[in-house]
Amino acid sequence: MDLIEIFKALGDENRIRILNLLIRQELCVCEIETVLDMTQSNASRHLNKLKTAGVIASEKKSQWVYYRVDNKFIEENNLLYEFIKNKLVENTQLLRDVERLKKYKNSYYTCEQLREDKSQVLKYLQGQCEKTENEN
Amino acid sequence: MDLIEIFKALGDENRIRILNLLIRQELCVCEIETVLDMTQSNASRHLNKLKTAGVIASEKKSQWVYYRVDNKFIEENNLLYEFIKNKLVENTQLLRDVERLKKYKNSYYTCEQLREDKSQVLKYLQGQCEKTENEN
DNA sequence: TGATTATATTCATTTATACTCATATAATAA
DNA sequence: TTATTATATGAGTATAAATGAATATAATCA
Repeated sequence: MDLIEIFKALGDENRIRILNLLIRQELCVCEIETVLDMTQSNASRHLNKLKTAGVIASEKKSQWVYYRVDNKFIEENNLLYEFIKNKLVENTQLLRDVERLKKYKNSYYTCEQLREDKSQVLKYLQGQCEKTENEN
Repeated sequence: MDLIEIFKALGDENRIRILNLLIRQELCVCEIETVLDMTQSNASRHLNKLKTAGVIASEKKSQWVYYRVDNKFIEENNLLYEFIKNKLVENTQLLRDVERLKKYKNSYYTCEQLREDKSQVLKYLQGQCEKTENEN
């Protein structure tokens, strides 16, 4: 995929936030929207932008569509991939997102539970984050 | 400089085109606008975006402001820099721009001559480019 | 087979950004 | 010292892109 298209796809903060998560693990749309506290339609649209640019790929499993960084992208753009991985840890917003992702992972919440009570999960995820924000 | 700000700065085609030239050599605003056939104010504004993001740096020499890739940027973002250098050669627009740059360099035109008759230089630069376009 | 669900897509709106023209500003040149 | 010049910047406009609410669509589930 073309350099210019890749950079256009990466030129948005929310898309970098999504990529930040997908670099660490495969996630489905409903998980991404929850961890990043983003509307479903917005998440879907951003994911499509990244997919179109060849950065990520998707796979349907049962009712859910999972996204991950495309292996082909990693192979063909290894320098960029390494750069991104190295730099993610220098950004506070991205680090915050990672904390939320870890919290989500540690909770063993599932997509099904997100369906049943997403607001509960959001509250759970925000518990730690709100405290962290007050310390700043 | 922050990852997100860097990607925002690189998320525009014209700014990549400018960077493509500056990676090869230092140039002043009037040269960039001529080689890329861009208005002076637009060139200036894009240059400022790249400078603000810490990608390029400027230096005033006599009446002219010269821009170049910031060495600090190269040091701190070497993977990204290498990635860009490797990928530039895969894009046809960027290759075309490089041909124009080479033609400009080979002509020994100067900033002063650009002042006197920029349209002459533009015609000269377009001579080869128009022929190349017809072959495609 | 009908109900339910996940998510992509449409529509409308908002926000951001790119662009041009004109000019202010800071220099250099004469 | 005045004239000239390079370019950054202001103002206005056009275009692009981001966003949320609603819904269509394609599946899976029961």
